[in-house]
Amino acid sequence: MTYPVRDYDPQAIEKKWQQRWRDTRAFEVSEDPDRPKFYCLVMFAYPSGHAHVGHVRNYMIGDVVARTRRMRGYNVLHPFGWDAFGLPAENAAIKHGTHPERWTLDNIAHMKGQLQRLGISYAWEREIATCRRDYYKWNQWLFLRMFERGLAYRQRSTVNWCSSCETVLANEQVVDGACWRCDTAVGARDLNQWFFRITHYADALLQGAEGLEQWPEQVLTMQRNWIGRSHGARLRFAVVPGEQQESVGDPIEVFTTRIDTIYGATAVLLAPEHPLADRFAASTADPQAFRARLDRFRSLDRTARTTGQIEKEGFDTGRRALNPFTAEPVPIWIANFVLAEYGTGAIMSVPAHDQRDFEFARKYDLPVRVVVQPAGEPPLQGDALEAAAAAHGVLVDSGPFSGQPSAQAIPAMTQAAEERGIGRGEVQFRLRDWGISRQRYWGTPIPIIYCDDCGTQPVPDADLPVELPAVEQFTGRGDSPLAEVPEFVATTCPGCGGPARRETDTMDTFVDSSWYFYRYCDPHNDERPFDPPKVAYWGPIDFYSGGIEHAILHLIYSRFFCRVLNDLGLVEHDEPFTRLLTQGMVLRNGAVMSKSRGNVVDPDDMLATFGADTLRLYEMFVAPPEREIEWTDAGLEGSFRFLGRVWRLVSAFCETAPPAPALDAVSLEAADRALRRRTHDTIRRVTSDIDVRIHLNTAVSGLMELVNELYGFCARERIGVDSPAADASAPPPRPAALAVAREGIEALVLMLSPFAPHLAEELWEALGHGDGVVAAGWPDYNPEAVRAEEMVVPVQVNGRLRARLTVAVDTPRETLEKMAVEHPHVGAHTAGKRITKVIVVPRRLVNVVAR
RNA sequence: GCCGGAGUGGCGAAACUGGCAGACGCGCUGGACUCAAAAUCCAGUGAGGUUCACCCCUCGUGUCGGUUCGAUUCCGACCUCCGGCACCA
Repeated sequence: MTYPVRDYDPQAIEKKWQQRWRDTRAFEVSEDPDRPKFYCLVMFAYPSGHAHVGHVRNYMIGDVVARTRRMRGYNVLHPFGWDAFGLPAENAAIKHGTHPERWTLDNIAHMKGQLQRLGISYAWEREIATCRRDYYKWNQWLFLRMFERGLAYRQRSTVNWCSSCETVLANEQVVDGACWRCDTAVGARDLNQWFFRITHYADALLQGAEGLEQWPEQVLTMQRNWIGRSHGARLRFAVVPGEQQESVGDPIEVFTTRIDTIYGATAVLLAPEHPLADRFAASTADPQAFRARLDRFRSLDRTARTTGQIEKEGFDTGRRALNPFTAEPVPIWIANFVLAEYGTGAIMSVPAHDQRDFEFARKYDLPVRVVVQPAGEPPLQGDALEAAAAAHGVLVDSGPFSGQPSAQAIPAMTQAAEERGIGRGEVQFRLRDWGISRQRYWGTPIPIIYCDDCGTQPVPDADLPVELPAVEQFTGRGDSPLAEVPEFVATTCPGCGGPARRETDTMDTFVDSSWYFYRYCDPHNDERPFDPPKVAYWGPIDFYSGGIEHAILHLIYSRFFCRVLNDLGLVEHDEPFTRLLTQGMVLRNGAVMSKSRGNVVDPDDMLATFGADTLRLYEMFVAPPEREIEWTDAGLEGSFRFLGRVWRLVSAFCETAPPAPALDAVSLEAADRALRRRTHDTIRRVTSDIDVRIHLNTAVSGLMELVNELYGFCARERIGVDSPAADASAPPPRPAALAVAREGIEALVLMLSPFAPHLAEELWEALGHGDGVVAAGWPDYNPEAVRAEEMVVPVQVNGRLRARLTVAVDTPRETLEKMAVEHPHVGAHTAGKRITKVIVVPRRLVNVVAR
């Protein structure tokens, strides 16, 4: 069948509408106290070079939400920008000799073009890039505020070190314990580094999580576990003097959450970095051998150690410590799985009741002593155990505490420890302070100056930004690249004016991403990071969407920054993101798309073949946003067909159907009421799918069903589908049918507009509306029109479907029960049985229970 | 290893609060249109059984078990895959 309408030509209409949106600055906004605001944000992009379909998916989710809210009358801020500092730019510089800035800016230009061709409704005039001086200046300014408050401090800590390249390696650059460039085994090196005191906010971040009602529970759970508040006890084990009666003085402090198992402690384990380890070395027969073993542990792959993916190993120091409860001497071991960063860097080893200790003890034949018996089970024997009994139980062989249940013994023993001066109750966090120092070029210089006379000096605000110096050669070798630039390092002390040295480390890029969403509110401010009243208007972010891989680090750092900014009086709220959606990963060949894996799918070919609207619609239709998906473009053509179907339906209606009368001027037949029911029920469903559930796939399928319904209706009523010229003898369509068809078509076009905005604007214009879909507003549904007259109620026998009843919607339960029991199919399945109960759920089902 | 998820037709998925498993789409099959093809429009499509046909029956949501009148949904154990584990972003 041919229609007297032009074909759907996505390239032409997309170009037209993108141009018009630019010309009218359609998505640029300013603060307007008279309208409700909506801050819709997607996580900004690392400019890796090319956008891929995984990016597109996330940006579309945000665009659908933003466009829908705009149609509902909100003042919508929907900005975009670039997370532009980071390692890949430096890697590219080393590999190809391209300067990081050139590489980054080229990538941004290319990706911006790709995103603009997708027709996303961004306020591009607010675009930011974190590598620009006017952004990173404010990183430095915020660092200084934190420094003033003691929230930024310097401390020694360990980094990955490649002895061949003589450089620090990121965890990502360590492959199977070896340097990714030269394959040398990676060691550890201690450096003085800057930290942010996020632990100061540990309890606040934990409590704040309670109020995040619109966050996915799984993210909150991950964050709670990450903060890892645990209530336990810090206990002191006195160190027994060595063979020469030398004393090390300080006792070993351990932290335990299971003080109730202390009578089963058969060793004390120290982290290799524990200060006592070095002191023990001196008093051994062969200090060199001892130190060699320590060094071997210390230089183990850090990632492997912190993730427990190493063989548990240790050695006996030959020294003894006294169990503070029993006064029994127990051996002190060094163990590679004990971490200096957590707790006190030392643990008491209770093999019977801790799995890691158990494995360690079995390997080295340390005694396994059961001191907690699980309730109601046969007594455990230490020698016969096959795994640690980690559960609470009743204490045995525990002196005066024997017979007490764990829950009672823990506070009692903690109190006893305090009374005897051997320990105290303590809260520990797994959360560690945030190390922000990076020995790299492509990041924000840390604004600190070291003076031999005045010590550590902050750079005065007036001297900000500390700009990145020009560096031409990137070798990937040596210390911080900035340390190689004498004119950068050499400076004068702001305190005494004498010669001084600049800090040469740069900041972790997570600093950039911890507050960028505030900068969007006031992106061109050159006096402050942002004007607080502007953030007070736009903030907090109403909807934030990004990959699930950011569930912990980025989101917890941003929450931390929000609280710091709140303490600084710059923001009024204490949580930055009211609603969070964590998008599932887009995989290709079973792995996340990334340039380094070489499995990215670039949208450009698809845009050229099918247009932006098809790709947008497809990515929303293929799965719910939270779901992880394996990319396939098998269904892309189906989405293109659907849009073509919409195009033909609406074009034919516009060009060949007679004008439709107003709905209230006609009387509706049953078929008209049925179509209206579908139209209004679709409005109801799609509205809640988009803005309550954010199940955009079912929103699209709802629109597809409406289109199918409209096709059938228009064919039966001879509206638009058949050219009247082809069959002049056919009677003209009924006015009432025209009216309900127009209502359905207009609702369809408006609801499709967040997904396929170019096509929808074009069709909306063709329908005779001159001022766009936002002016038209989001359609409302009429509850009267939705109400069904009759419905099908399933009938089960013992939970198995046996019959269906077509009844009036308000059929009373007695009638439903009677009809169900009398149904012949039901009778066939209840024959010879006694009906014991009939469950009637009005409007849902009837279940006949027969035994 | 630890923490958090996911698993449903040939494929992507739906089932929103424990109530008809498989909406919608892809693919496939058939029909209409066409000289023919493409495009388009219409119809069918979980597996197996039964039947001329309509009906109807059995099985079926990763595996095994449990709770319930009723389980994709709740509980327990397990398998596989994915994300995070603090210097990839």
